[in-house]
Amino acid sequence: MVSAYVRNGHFSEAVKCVYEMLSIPDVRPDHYTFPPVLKACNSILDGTRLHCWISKLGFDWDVFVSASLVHMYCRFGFSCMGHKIFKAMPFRDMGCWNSVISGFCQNGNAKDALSILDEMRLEGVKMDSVTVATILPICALMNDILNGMLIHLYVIKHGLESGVFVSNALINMYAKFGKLACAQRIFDNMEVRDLVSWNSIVAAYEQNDCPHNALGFFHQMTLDKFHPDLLTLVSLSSSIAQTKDCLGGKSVHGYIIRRCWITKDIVIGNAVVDMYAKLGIIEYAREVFEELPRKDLISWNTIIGGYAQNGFASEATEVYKIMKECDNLTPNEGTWVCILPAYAHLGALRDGMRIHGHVLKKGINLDVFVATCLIDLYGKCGMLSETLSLFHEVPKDTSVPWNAMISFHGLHGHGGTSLKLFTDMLDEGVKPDKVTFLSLLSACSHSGLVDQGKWCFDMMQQMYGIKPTLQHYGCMVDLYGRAGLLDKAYNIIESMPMRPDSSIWGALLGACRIHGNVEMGKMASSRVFGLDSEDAGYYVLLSNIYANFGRWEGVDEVRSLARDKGLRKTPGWSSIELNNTIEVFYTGNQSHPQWKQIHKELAIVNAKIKGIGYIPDYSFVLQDVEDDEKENILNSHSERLAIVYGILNTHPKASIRIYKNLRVCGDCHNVTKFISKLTEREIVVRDSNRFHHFKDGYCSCGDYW
DNA sequence: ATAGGGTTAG
Repeated sequence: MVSAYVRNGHFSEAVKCVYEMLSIPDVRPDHYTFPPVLKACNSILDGTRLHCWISKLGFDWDVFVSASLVHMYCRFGFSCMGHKIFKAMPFRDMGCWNSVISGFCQNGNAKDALSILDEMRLEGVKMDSVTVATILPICALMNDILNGMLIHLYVIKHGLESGVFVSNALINMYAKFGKLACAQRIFDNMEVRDLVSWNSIVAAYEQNDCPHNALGFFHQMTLDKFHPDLLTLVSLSSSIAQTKDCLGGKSVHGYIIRRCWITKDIVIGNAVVDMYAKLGIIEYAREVFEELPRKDLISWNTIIGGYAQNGFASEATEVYKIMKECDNLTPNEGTWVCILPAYAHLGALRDGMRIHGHVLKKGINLDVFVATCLIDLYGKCGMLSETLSLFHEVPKDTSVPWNAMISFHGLHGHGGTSLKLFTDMLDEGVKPDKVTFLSLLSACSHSGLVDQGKWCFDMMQQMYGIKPTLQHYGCMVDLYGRAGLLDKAYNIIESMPMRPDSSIWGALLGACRIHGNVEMGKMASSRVFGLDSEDAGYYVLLSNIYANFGRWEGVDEVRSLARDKGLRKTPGWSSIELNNTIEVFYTGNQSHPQWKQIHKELAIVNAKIKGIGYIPDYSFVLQDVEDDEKENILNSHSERLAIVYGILNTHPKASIRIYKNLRVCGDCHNVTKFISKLTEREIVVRDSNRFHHFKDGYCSCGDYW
């Protein structure tokens, strides 16, 4: 009865049952009673209470029971207590050794687990298959490939290969090392496979970005008459998320609902939230999140990260605020890593710095991921010295912080510095990954470094065996396209092994705009509109191409096309930070308290810059209206409102910093150049693509906004 | 009926 409760996760019922048992005079608990209950208890409080009973009843001299006690204490991180009981044991069988090692492992306490292993060796106790199965996950955790392989050799030498536990653990370890072939070989050689074996091989492919293979093995496993369990579905959700298969995602969710698994385990609920977030169906992610029977830290981190990665930065910060109201939750490194990119996106330097404060207060070693997010934050807010000093502090043995620095310099148009960092990184023996090359390619394209970009693209594939993703191809199209090599850009698209999406054709379209190629522009835009007819930005590009050639009938055509499609415009906003608060301006937003003043100043500035040569470019207006109305529409663009607000509220020569969620409008780009000349101010605009430094009527990016 | 597999994050 007790273990029946434990099996179903009803810990308190199990304890009640033990209580009841004690009240019956003729029935005495035996040494089988306590271990399952100890295993099931989920707090140190319950554990110590059980320990008191056990001592009172005189069971703490039982090897069986004390091994479970040791396991429990180590599991909750009370390794001293665990060790003390372990030391006091009069006799230790294999179970005891394994139990204590496992306790440390479940707490992620690799050092203590390994020291017990040394102790074992000193006493001449040989590892059995359970020891091996327990210690292999630790090798995986510490990325200790050498020891992992030594243990694998030990397994072969002592004939432990046939154990299902051992093989499963080996599959998992090799999967974490990214050695899929090794994992596959172990799986293939297994004579007997259980559900864990199948789950492990599915997870192996899922975790190494091979979702299609993962789904294939899932299919095979059902053919082999294995019934998927909760853990199978966790891997399945993640695989589906990677394949971007929205329909599949919904059916996986349906399967989970029918089995009522969301209420059974928090992990699967989190996995579903993450799946919907990765599929870009953020509304569903939020719905599932709201309906979770219990939310843990990972649930919150997942939804915050989901919003941030789908470009809903302010929603991410809203959820983070709600999260902070919950008393039983303490944000951790994972939380910072989710929320910091949102702050970076918004240009919310103050909020980001507050997080930096929390991180410092925690005082532990600077986590590479958190530090990298901070580098990214300061970089995106243009704080050069903070960026550099953090990079100086952070451990640089992985590509992670290097990638952030490469991308930072790329954003500012310093492609040469990015390349220098890349060679420095290689000199230090750090292995580049796909993010490194993405940052590099983007840096090269922003700085017009065509040959260097090509060099990186080739090196990535030939020397590091990294297959280019859609984003890498997008950078290459951009690289050639910006440089005017439109045919080469087109050839890149032709050579792609996957279907180009709208961002790829959009990059070509952008290049056609810069270099005035109407024919290819028409072709590219027809491909874009076939794939993603909703983004207004692409219509603006085409309209601008026609306008530059004076082909006004083309401009009209694009306008009517846009009107017929009923475009969803991503609401554009620009923000500016003044006196520690962020002001956000939306396009055409008239509700600002200083609206009248802004509007008046805008008219004055407009008249002045027209006097020094500014001519409005109406091809950036998609609405089919009279010219003076077009001018009003241009004037309502959020970046202008923010700049004028900055002029009104800062000292005459102070520099102005603006953050934007979309790309800067071409006409606004031109206006800003004139304003920088007129006011003799430095104006820095960070848009979704890069930094623009305006000074004396020029921009750091030339005309290729 | 002591000891093995899972979710977030640049």
